[in-house]
Amino acid sequence: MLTIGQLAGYVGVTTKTIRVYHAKGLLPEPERDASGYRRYSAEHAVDLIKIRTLAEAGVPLARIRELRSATGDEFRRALDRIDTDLAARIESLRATRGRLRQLADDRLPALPAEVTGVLEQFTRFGFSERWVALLRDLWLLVFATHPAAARAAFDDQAAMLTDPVQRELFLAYDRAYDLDPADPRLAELADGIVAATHARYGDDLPAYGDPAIPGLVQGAVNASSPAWRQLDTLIRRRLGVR
Amino acid sequence: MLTIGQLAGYVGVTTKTIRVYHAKGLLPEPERDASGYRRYSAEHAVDLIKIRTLAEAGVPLARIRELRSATGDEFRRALDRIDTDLAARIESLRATRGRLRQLADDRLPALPAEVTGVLEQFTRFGFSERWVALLRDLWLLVFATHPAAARAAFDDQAAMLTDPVQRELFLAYDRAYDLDPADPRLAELADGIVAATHARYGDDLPAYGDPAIPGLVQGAVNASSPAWRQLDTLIRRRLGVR
DNA sequence: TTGCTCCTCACGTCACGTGAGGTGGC
DNA sequence: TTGCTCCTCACGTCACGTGAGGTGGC
Repeated sequence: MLTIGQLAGYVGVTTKTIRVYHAKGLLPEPERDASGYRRYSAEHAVDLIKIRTLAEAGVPLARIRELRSATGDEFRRALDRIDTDLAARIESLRATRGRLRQLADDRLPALPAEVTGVLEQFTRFGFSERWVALLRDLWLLVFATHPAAARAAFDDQAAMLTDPVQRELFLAYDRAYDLDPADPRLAELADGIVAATHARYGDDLPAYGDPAIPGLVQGAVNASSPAWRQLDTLIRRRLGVR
Repeated sequence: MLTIGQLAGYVGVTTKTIRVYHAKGLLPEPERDASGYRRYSAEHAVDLIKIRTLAEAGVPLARIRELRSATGDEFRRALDRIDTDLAARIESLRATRGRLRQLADDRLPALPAEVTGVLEQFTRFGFSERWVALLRDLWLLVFATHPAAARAAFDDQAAMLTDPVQRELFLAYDRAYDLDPADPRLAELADGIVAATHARYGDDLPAYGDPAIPGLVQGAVNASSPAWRQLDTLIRRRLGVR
C-alpha cells in the first residue's frame, strides 16, 4: 500500500533509515510491486514505530535486532533496563544544562576569593613562589574537576596554616624540592609528617567526599621534583596506604 | 604537571578524546617533557571541562572550535540557543520514555475496541471484504503514527455510516474499484461525493488537527486501484484542492 | 514530456575505539 | 627487569547522509 517515501514521511524518518533497518535485519523487507518498489503495510508502520522508539531511547540497532526474538518476559525486562538508562541520561543532560549556565555566567575558571586570600598567606609565611604557584594551579584544577568536594579539601589545607608545627613541616616540604632523593633528611621529614598526620586525624585518614582529590594533588606535586616523589613514597610506606 | 592519562582520569574522558580535541584544534597542545610526553596545566583542565560541557550538550566539535574565537556576547547568545536545544532534547527524551512504557504494556499495535466495532458495521452494511481490510490497515496506521489526532478523524468517518446518502456514496466508491479509469460513472460518482461533502461541511473542509492524516489515508487508497486514483483526481479537481 | 520517486552500490561523516609497533617512567 | 603509560599512524565502528547512474510513476 505505502511506498518507502510515504512510510518515511508518516513515521518521521528518512528513506535511508528504513533501508538501513532492512539491511540490518531490524525490519523485514516488504513485498515489491511490478516495478520493484517496496510496498509497505500497516504492520510495517507499527513495527517501524517500535524500532524508532527504541532507537530514540539510545538502544543500539544490533540490540534492537536481538530483541525481535526475545520472549515477552525478556522483552519487558530489557525495557525496564532501557528505561532506567534513559532516566539516567535525562538526569545527566539536566546536569549538563546546569553547567552550561555556569559557563554563561563565566563562573568556571575563577578561583573563589577566599582561596586567593589563603594563597597570599602562604607567601607571607615564607613559602617559595614555586610552591604558591603550584598550589594555585592545583586548586584551580580541583575546583574545576570536583566542584562539590573541593571546598572541604581546601579548608582542611588552609586550617593547617594556623598550626605552627604543621606549617613548619610544610615549609620543610617546600625546601626539600632540590634535595637528592637519597638524602636522609627526607626520611626524617617523612617521620615528622606522619606523626603530625596521626596527631591530627588519629588512625582514620580524611576522605573529602571524593577519593580522586588527594591523588590529583599528589600526582601533580610528585611530577615536579624527584625529592618530593621520594618523600611521597616514604610517607605512603609509613602510613601503609596503597 | 599532569600527564594525558591523569588529565583524562580527572575530567572523566579517555586519552583518545583529548588527542582528538588537539587534532581538531579545540584544545591547544601543551608543552612536551624531555621524553615527548604532553604535560598539562590547570588551565588545560579548565578548558577541557568547558569543551566537554558543550560536547555533552550535543554541540558538534566543529562548532565548539568556532566558539573559541567568539566574543563574549556571541558566546552568550550561542549558549542561549544551545540551552534551548538541550531543553527540547530533554523533552523529546521524556516523550520517548512515555512511548517506551506503552511498548512495555503492548498497547501500540492494538486497535481501540470501538474501531473494531465500527469496522464490523461496514461489513453488515454490504461493504466488500477488500474495503474493510483496507480500512483496518489504514486505521491501524493512522492510530500508530498520529495517536493524538486519529480519534477525531475516525469518529468523523464512523458518523458517515449513520447517514444513508453518504453510506450509499461510499458503497459506490467501494464497487468502483474494478472500473476502467475512463468510465463516465466515475465522473458521476465524483459529482455526488462533492455535493455531499459540501452539504456536510459547507465550504470549509475538515482539518483533524493533523494535515498528514487525509494524505495518509488517500495515498494508501489510491495505490490499490487505478479507478480509485482517477476518482480522487476528479474529486480534488472539483473541490479545487492541491 | 518533465519532475519527482524509486532502485542499488559506494563512498563520506561524526566522534571517537582499537590495535600495531615502538619508547620512556618507576 | 616488569608492567604500565606514553607516542604516532592507521584502520574500525555506529548510524546514518550524500551523490552517482539508472529506471519507473503521474
